[in-house]
Formats: sequence, C-alpha cells, structure tokens
Amino acid sequence: MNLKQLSQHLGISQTTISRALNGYPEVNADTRRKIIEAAQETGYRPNVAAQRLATGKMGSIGLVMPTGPDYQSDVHFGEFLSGVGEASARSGFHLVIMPTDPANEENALRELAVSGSVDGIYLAYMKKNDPRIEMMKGLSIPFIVHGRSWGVEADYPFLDVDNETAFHDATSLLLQLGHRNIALLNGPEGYDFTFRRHRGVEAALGESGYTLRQDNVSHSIMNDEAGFLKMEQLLSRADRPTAIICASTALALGAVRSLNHRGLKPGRDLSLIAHDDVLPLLKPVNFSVPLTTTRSSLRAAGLRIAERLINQIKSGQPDNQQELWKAELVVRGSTGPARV
Amino acid sequence: MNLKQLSQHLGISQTTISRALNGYPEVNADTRRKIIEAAQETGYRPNVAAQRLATGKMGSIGLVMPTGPDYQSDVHFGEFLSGVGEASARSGFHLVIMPTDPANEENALRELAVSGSVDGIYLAYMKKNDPRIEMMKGLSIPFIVHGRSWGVEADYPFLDVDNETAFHDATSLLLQLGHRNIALLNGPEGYDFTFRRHRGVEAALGESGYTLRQDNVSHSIMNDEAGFLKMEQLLSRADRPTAIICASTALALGAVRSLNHRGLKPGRDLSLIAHDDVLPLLKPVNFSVPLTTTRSSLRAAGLRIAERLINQIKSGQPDNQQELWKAELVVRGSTGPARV
DNA sequence: AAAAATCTTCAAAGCGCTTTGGCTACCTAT
DNA sequence: ATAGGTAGCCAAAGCGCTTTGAAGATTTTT
Repeated sequence: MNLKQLSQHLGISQTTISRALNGYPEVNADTRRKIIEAAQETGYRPNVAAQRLATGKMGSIGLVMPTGPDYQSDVHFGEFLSGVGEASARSGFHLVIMPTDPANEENALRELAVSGSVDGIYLAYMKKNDPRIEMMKGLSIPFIVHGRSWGVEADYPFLDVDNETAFHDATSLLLQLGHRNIALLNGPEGYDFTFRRHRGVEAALGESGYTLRQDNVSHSIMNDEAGFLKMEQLLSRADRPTAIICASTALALGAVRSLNHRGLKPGRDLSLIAHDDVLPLLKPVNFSVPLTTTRSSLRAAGLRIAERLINQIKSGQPDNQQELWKAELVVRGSTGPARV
Repeated sequence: MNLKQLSQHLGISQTTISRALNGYPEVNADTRRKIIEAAQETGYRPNVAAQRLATGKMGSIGLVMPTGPDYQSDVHFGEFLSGVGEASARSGFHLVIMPTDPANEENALRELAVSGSVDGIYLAYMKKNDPRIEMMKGLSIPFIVHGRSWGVEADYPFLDVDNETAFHDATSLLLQLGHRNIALLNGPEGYDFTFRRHRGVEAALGESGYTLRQDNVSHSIMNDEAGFLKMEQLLSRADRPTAIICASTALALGAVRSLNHRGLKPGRDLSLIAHDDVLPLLKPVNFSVPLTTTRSSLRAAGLRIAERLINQIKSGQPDNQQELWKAELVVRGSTGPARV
C-alpha cells in the first residue's frame, strides 16, 4: 500500500494525505481523523527512501567505528555508543555506523560525509593536529567532535573533558600526600587526550618544583593486559615510583593485578589513581581496594553530543559551542601517604 | 552536480552514464572511460537517496541495540558489533542501529523491519520461546538469528554456539577432577543461552549420578560486580562448592576478586571455569591464575553472521542454515583436583 | 449584497536515480 | 545483396514521496 493507492482508496488527494499525516495545519480536523484511521487500517507506511529523496533529510547520524582483524574492540567505544544511541532513540534518529580500518579513517569519514546517507557526523579519537576537522569544515555537513585537537586553530563544535585539569588535580593530590616519584600509564601516543593528560601531570609537578621523569611515562592501548605489562616494567625498577596515575580503569585493572602479584597493596605500599569513564564493567569501588579516580561519564558525553548534533541538524543552525566538562576527583582507598 | 547535469556536460544520455558507472556491459569501453574520468573530475556522486528509491535496496543491515538510562552497556555487545562491523565494511554495507529500551525491543524490531530502511536484520539476545522469530518470519525481510530459541519449532537461519555441550564438557572436566559440589554463576534468567548452559551442567552431573543443587545456581547480568556478589554468597555458605562455572569471563573477574579477598587461590582451593567470549579486555591468560575456559569468539560469530546475512540479501536466496559452533575447552591453571 | 479573507483541497512539478523498450549503425552469415 | 545479429546508445517511464501554486468553498468584513 503506497500513497497513491491510499489516495485512490479514500478519494482524497495525495497532497492532503501527506499533509494530514505529517501534521501540517491546513487540513480539516475531520479529514485528518479519517486519513489517520485509514492509514492505520490499511497499514500504510510512507516509503522512507522516497521520503528521504523528497525531503533531503536522512534521519540519521553517522559515525566511523574503528575495526579490523588486529584491532582490539574497545570498551570505551561501546560505552560511548550507548549514550549516543539513547539520545538518538529519543529523537527517532538512526545511527549509521561505518566500520573502518583505523588506518583508513580519514577516507572513510569523507566517504560517509559525501555519501549523503547521513544528516550529521560525529568525530572521535581526535589526534593532535587532526586533519579531519579542517576536512569536515570544508564539507558543509553538520558535525561535532568528541574531544578536541591540539594545534587546530579553527572554530569547531566540540565536547571534551578537561583532561589537563583532571590529571593536574590527581597529581596535586599525590603531591600533597608526599609523593614525588610519580608515574603515568597513559593511553596511546598521538591522541589529543593522551597529550593533555601528560601536560596536566607535568604542569602540576612543575609548579611544585619537580619534574616528570621520562621513564615514568608509558603509552599503550587502554586495557588490562597493557596495564599489567607496563606496571610490571615500572615495578621492576630499583627506583620505582611511589604513585601511579592510569588513563583508564581498564589499565588500572591490569596495574592492580601486577601489584597483587607482587604482594603490594594499593594505598599502603603504592598509590594509584585512575581516570574513570564510568564503565559499568569496571567500577572503581569494586576494585579490591577501592580506586581513587577522576570521574567523567563517557556515556553522558555520548548522550550530550548526540543531543547537540541532532539539534544542529533539526534547527539548521550551526553549533559552535565548545563545551568543557570538569572531571570529578573522587578519593577512595587506593591513595595514601608516601612511605618514607 | 547530479546525473542530469553530468549528462548535459558530456552530451551523453543519463542511461549510458548510469550504466557505465555501475559496470553494465553494454557500454563502449571508450565511452566508459570518458564517463568515469568526467565523474572523477566533476566530483559527481550519485545521490544515495535516489538510488535507494530507484533500486529498493538500502545497502545496510539493521540491528537493535539495547540501551536506556538504567541499562548497563554490555561489553559483549560491543565485541560482537565489531565483528558484524568488519564483515559489513568488506561488502560496503552500513550498519543501521536502532537504540531501544530492552522492554520495548519487539516493537522496535518490527518498526525497523517495516520502516524499510534496512535490507536485512540481525536478531540477538534470544529468549526461550522468543516471539520475535515468528514475527520476523511473517515480515518478508531477510534476517538471521544469533543464538536460537528453545521452544520455537519454526525453521529459521541461525548461528549459535553449542552452549549445552560446552558447559557439559566443563562439568565433566570438574567431575574427573573429583568435584561433586559444583556451582554455576549463570547469565540473566530467561535467555536461551542461559537455559542451555544450565542444562549442560545438569546433564553432565546427572550422567554421573549427581545433581545440580538449586542453591548452587545463580542468575545475574554478566559483569564484574555481579560475579563478586554471587561468589561472596556462595563462599559464605558452610557447604560451599569446590568448583564454579561462570557464564562469562566478566563474571569470573568478580569471582576471582572475591576469592582473593578471602585468601583463596583458584586451582588450589577452588576450581574455576568460565566461558570465554574472547573479549580483548579480559583475556583468561591474564588472570592472576590463568583461567580454564570454554572458548568461542563472539567477534568471529559477528563476522560470520553478518556475512551470511549480506549473502542472503545479495543473492535473494533465503538462508535456512542452522549453524552450531563447538566451543573449545582450554585447560589452564584455575582448575585442579578437588581437595578432600 | 459585494468584497475580502480564510479554510480546505487538489493537480502537477519536482527529488535524482535505474531500467525498460526501442532505435540506429554496423557486422556476419546466407 | 539481403536477412539476421549484435553492439551501443537514447528517450521516457517509473520509484513514492513532498511541496508549490492555484483554485474552490466557506466565512467574515464592509
């Protein structure tokens, strides 16, 4: 059953039916009622492809999902996605996901944008000087960035967590507790958030007259395995750090395993702080010793970003808001005074 | 630049251009070359909405993503998705994700199916007697089921892990090691895989003349927190089990935490087996004591399912294959002889 | 009662592609 | 030389909706 058939069936023009169903005002209330009833009865449903062609609106937002044979699927992505998903569901938007090898992400993104199959695009995994922002600005399709890109001067809409301040705060706490030899288990090199977190730690140490030792910094993907490995390396050193800051609770999971392994207890023998994305799988309170964290919900960020992007699409107004969320420092048992 | 303009620009009919670009044979090689070049130069890209309207093909497969304010985003979903994503990327298909409150999943699914915005649909999180299968069969859109549904007699295409055998095998191993008091930390009640795993354990015990005690079975979502809680409950009993089977490594993570907490060592004081979906975040070998598991990659399943679904879409042939994957029993350190 | 304003409806023109059916020119077999 | 093929191209008819511009019906204003 299509519009034409329904129109003939009712003896009412396609125009009026279309308007009645789409809530336009210039339709007699009685006619509208009749049309809606008939649509219900006959099970008429507008063909979305035709609707999209006619209106030019696709009703969906796009995002690139990093994937590939040797790519490790990332809990952080899933958590963020669920936030984006919820906001989209509320507005009746679909999510169009373009799975791509990370090496090819820029092309995939352009492809998605110019393909015209989405109304707006969400960008993530920002690097320093990320070329994708300039590219998107040239493409005249609404977009929003999760995170931001150090070195990119252009104005663009983003939502980011204030990573620098978060890690600065974490470091200050450790300094107050008397720690001087502080290490950072950071995320993969090249990413903007990795860089800013590093800066935060460095700055806090610097302000107190200390420095961040080069060999106290490591970069790795943020999972349990890497956390364990990097921690093992740190702990096997003679002058091992007395406090560690982890870029994710996933890293902390492995780090704690390494501590257990050596009979060390977080908070007593060594202090530990992690950044908490509020992953349901890894709650800081559920660590053997509850974890001190800087907290900022990834899911909430996803929700907010989708909201803003959809808003931008619906209103047609460009969004140039640059939103910065403060992470909350939550002190639990894994931090304690430095042992002299 | 659209087809009409390109046609005028080149002085070649729209028909020929369309055919040239879509690889139809009845175009002179020279003409084709000229057209492709011109398309490149002018940056012409077919409008996908128009293409979809004209062909009736949407180039995307749909899936419902459970989400909502109190829904815990699930690592298993993300991992599976990455497999689906990879297969889709290979065939140039998009993923259209419809985020939905789990309570409303059946409606959402019907909505997605009849909306006509996807060519095929993937179904997951099967329950016993799941009504969605019959519904989908009535809807004349290709679909495939991940898992299956106990009690549904109809023929339908699925890919499932042989959960019953997997858990049967795990139980047999424990029996051989002398365990009699075996507990099962199962997934949420109502799901097909939960049920079959339960059956597997029950059957293996039964065959050896033992029974699965009712209070040795628990149901919960499959994350660290639940694993810890359920394990604590079990361990606080006077007649506590000597061996535990977990439905996921995520549950095992919490279970091990509970053991550590009480100074118990897996493999020595208590045996532990978990089902391993091969989540990159939680590798069994990375547990403090490497985990004995029944292994079956969720990502591989996602890949295969998407492959089959896309095949079905492209060929137009219905797929009624019922594919059952054996899980592999991998013995590591967390299992040992029962202590007398 | 006529003029103006307001409702309500409709026919038809897009949206930008694919595909059908037909046509021309050229080649091959009789 | 003629009939029958085939290669290559085209005009036009969809696909199923939205939206413009116009017009008839009804109400309000003068």
